Amino acid sequence: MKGVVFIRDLHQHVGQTVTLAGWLYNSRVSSKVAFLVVRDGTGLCQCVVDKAGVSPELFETAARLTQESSLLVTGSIRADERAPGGYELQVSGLEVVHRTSDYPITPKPHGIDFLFKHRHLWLRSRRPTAIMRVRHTVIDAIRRFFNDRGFMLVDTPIFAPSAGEGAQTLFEVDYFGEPMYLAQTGQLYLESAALAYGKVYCFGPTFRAEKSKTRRHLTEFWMVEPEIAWARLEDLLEVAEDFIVSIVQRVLRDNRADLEFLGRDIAALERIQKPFYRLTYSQAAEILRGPQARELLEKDLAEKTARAAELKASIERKEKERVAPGVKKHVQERLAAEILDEREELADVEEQLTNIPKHMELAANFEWGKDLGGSDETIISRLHDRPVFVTHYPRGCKAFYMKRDHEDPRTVRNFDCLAPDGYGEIIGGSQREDDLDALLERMAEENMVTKPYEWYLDLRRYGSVPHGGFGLGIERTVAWICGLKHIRETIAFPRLMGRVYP
RNA sequence: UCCCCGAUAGCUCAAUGGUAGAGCACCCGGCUGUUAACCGGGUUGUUGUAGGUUCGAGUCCUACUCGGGGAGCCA
Repeated sequence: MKGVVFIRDLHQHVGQTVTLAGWLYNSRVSSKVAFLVVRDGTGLCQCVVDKAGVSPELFETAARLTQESSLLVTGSIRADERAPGGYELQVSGLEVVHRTSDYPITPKPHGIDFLFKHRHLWLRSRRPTAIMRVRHTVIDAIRRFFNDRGFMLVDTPIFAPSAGEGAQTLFEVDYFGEPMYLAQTGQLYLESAALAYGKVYCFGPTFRAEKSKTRRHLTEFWMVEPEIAWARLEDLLEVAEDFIVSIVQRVLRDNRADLEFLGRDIAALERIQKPFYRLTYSQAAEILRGPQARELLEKDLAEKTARAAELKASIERKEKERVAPGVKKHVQERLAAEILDEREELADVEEQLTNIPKHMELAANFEWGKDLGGSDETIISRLHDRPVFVTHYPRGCKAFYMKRDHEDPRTVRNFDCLAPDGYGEIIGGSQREDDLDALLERMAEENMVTKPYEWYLDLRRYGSVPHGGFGLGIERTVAWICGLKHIRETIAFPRLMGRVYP
């Protein structure tokens, strides 16, 4: 809109009279002055209406404005330490574009179910805004990384006639009477593109019909997958390392305020530098069975036990304080809010307390040949302060297209990248099997029908070269960088088991 | 598919098997350069659904629905 200034740019307009186009985020009104906190999508600005300085009609309008009413507000900008954001607008004009009534999301606490049922409105709030901004930066950093390094974008199909791997986890759709599946990876197609153009990537939505109800899973998520001709496992690790570092650096540069708002430990992100740790699967298995993992979990158990006791005592104390005679209402309210928070944390801690012994047992009895479980990944990642590559998994627990390792034929030349702080796997990738006979042998072991894959096998018949690639999950990456407990907050409209609205 | 937890006012939550409550939101009034402002007053209910136990069920039992967390699987 012409003549309208964004709140993000207010620092360039100190001393000037400007117009903001936005919505009322919150207000505080008294007899002589009204504070209107206005949001415009780029930030929040406190707009001050002095009764003495404006017409009685304007003051009355301002005083009766409701949450999320849309408005045009005009006034002069000045720096003021008391204003959130550092700048405020002294109102001289106010036009209400639409008066809202009964906006459902109040500045008070809401439950997660309520918030996701109102996700279309919740997006306006500060926390989702901060997260969506980080997501935007992450995606832009990803595209720049590949584009600046000579990768070509190749979009792969979303309708796929056959399963890449594990048919039971795909969404089946009716394609003119034939069964089709929503793609869970673009990789096989991308290998074809890599042998055509060298360095390629695809970036799009991915669908998994896994019936997972956890904080790490969505049924629809976004994945970026580079695929590189002539690349061996070692090359892929270097690309992945540079890739992650560049994403984190960009977010640190562009979204520091968002990270601070989200309460992220920024120093921990600043430690994300090359080189990442490199472990083979066998080394990871040794760590899981060894004293390091046991000590970590024992320490954890002791800390969580102490924390649980501390929380219980604190909740009890606050309950007593809350109902004591003569306590002010707002103090009661604050105590009630704190009690809720502490109860939530206590429930979390207690769940962890029941899980830790199970995780200890799983880790201690870890057998070579099994895939790493979620808790195993968490242990490995928590024992390191930078991302960890785990390479050379047993052949049996990995997909058919992964290249067999010649030095240890029990393993394949794959890697997972585990984010720190227990966030788990954010990248999975591998060098691909480029030898036709080895690939056919592996497919036979899996009892796979080769006919739907003839085109894929052609890539090994006509100018086969070593090649490989990996997939990075956008939502898991954003959750890690933002320090979120749950992946569902990292996408505007999450699709989970049992949640498709809005 | 399996295991654990939950569902009470528009929202967030209380209520030893015995008359369903508080705060917020909303309305009215007061007050203050306010910071999730504060103070006083007012309005708010088929306790998720269907059965059962009981003199009596928000509370106990069974089934179902929906949601949360986890296992498996994965990014």
